[in-house]
Amino acid sequence: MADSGNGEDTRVRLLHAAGDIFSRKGYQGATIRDICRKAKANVAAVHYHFGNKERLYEAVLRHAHEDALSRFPVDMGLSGASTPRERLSAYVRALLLRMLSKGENAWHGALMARELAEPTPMLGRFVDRSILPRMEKLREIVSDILGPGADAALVGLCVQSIVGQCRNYAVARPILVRLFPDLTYDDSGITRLAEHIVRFSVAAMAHYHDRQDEGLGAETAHAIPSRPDSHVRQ
Amino acid sequence: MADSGNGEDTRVRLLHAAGDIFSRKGYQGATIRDICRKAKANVAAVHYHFGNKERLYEAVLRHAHEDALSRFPVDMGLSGASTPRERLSAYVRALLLRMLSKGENAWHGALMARELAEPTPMLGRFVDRSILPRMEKLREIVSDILGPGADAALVGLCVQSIVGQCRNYAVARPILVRLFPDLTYDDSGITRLAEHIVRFSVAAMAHYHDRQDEGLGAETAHAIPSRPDSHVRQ
DNA sequence: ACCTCCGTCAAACAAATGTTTGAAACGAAT
DNA sequence: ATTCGTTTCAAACATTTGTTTGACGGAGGT
Repeated sequence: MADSGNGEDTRVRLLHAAGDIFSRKGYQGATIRDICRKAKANVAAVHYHFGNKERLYEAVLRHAHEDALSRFPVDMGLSGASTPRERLSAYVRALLLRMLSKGENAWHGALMARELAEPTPMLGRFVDRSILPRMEKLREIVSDILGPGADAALVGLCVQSIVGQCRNYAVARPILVRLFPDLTYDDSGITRLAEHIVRFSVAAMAHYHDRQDEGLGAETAHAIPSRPDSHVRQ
Repeated sequence: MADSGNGEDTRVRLLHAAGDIFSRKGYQGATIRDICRKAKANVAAVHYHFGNKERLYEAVLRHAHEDALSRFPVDMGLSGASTPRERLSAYVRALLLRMLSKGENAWHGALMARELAEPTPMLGRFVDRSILPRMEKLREIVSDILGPGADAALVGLCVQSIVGQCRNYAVARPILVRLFPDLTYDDSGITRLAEHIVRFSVAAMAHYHDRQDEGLGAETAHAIPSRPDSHVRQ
């Protein structure tokens, strides 16, 4: 392994540099030359280590995702037996941290937001492999909170209401930092956001739980199919 | 005015074609040649009518925004005297329609989502000129629902919870159509989503309203500054 | 010492892309 | 008919960009 002066492996240097550039410029906007300049590597290095630009992007996406997932696991080290509200709190907090944290590699959230704006063929795999099973966990929590009488359509809508509140702070960051200059995305700020989202959502669902059969079925019918129908294509 | 066979003006043909291409490929991904081929215009036409690619993009953004705003006005033709909940319902419905409608030019939502992922210098102007005053209206509605005792920080958080739920269906559309293949974005589907969001949010805020001074202040303090401080830079 | 594999590097290539140019077509006014 | 301003068109230009090439060099085995 020729080291070229720098102890770090060229491959991981490229991976980190590409994550930064891709997250800021997008796939089309990022140039291999920019990435290699930041990684202090030759332009041919990306071809040697990854094949081409697209496979480099795929590797970056996979790396960023696994990294964020390993740093913020789903249940945040929660003891097995806990109330649904505690589990919801842990879930929301982990989700926010994963999307917003400004750590070593802060580009996970930006990369995902970009995937949403302009889906690559990889998005499908990510949804099936990562997002869907994780969302199933949230569905169980919500189902527990709503009680046994809630139909699956209502559970799906509430899950989206919760995830949507979280996702908002990730995708609308440019708007929010402009609207609220003092809004902080550090650990304590994220904790405060998580607490509000949990309180807001639990209150809403408690209301549903109280008056469960006052004609809600007609409204939510067919809004969302009863099951995600986890079908996998591609 | 040379017509080149097509009765439509070349300028508006370019505007529409560019809106479609930009919304699907992004600013960098869209090529002038693609746009002009779709508009049945010469490549030099964009330089003649708009100057360059960036100014074309700016014109498209402005056109799409004004168009969506004129089709779905803020208060949806609501009579002046109505309950806060009715006003919230109208607001949410108009917001969803603006972001999701698949009409003649359906690219408004996609363009905005892209602006969020990769803000151009134009985003700032849009936030100050359009988003901010509109959100102030929602702030008033929420303030009415929460009652006079709610502090501004709590109002800001609830506003974001509502807008976030709506925005979720716009920015996460690629995920949602995969999770829920039957989720429709037509008028009736949007109405159902709006009804759920309103019911969910009103229930949550009613809960806040009931127990207004049970130590909530400590939680929401400093989470969001008390006022948007609508300062305008640039 | 020789060979081989692996990683790196500068240079070059081919394609794509934003932009420009100069001429031509067309309608309206003189 | 001529002129003038406006609009369109094909062609070309200068850069950029993803990709490839062939050589160089070190590490380790025989």
